[in-house]
Amino acid sequence: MPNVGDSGSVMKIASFNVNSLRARIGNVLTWLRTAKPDVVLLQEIKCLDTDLPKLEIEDLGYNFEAVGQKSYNGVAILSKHPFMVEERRLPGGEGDDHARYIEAVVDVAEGKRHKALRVASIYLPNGNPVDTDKFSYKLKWLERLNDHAQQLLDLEEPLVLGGDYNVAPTDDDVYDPAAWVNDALCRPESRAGYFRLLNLGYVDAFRALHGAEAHRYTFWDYQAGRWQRDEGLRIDHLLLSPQAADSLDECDIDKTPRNGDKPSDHTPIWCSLDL
DNA sequence: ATGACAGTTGAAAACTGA
Repeated sequence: MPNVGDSGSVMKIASFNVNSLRARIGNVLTWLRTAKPDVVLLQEIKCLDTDLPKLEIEDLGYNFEAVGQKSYNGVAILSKHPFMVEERRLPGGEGDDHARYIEAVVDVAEGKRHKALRVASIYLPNGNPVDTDKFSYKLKWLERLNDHAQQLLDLEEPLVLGGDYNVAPTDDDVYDPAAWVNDALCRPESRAGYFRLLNLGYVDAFRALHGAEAHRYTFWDYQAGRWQRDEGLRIDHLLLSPQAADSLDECDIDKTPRNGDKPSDHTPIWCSLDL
């Protein structure tokens, strides 16, 4: 009788800001077929739940839940494994009706054993211009995320908080730090909010495995040939709870979709966890 | 010095994004 032992299931989890799911459905389906992630966190789907190209995604074997909004924002979770949505808004924001957060618990079955993997798809506010209430909204949202992230740590579960954080953590994550010094993506207040998450105990999956590598990006502006010059920013992140970090196997940025026809300005970041 | 690019809305040009 072969003994499968305690080596568990390998789960590939990816995050992708698609900049409109309807405009990008062909690109997304192609990427799903080739990259074959088990769980996908989408941002900027830019449409109501009811207008989503749901069937085409379900045809590839994914369960699909979204928090949509007309024209702007919008987040979603796709998973080949069944899951239960736990939150459709980031807790704590009175009157905040932006579709920027969805959290779920994925049932990872391995034979008779069942494990829970918690994931959240996060679309943090951009925050520009910094002299407006858009920036204070961003900082308040980061505070709320810290509060909720602290609560989630108490569950002691494998957890991936993934998405478009709209924060470039250090100057190594920016092609031209001097040009971005006063941008909301690089301001010290934004970076401080991000590093508070790490100080709680979350691990930046990419930095954990590629610590010495500078200038690895997840976003390139459409304008001024930024993609062709590889002038981008690393603003999409997978933050892992300690239990998820213990299971971290691989993490990388998949630049292939950014090179496709009519691409998003972001490209997916993914990690694999051996749960 | 300026605009560049892309998507949505809604029917032209404004708004948003990073």
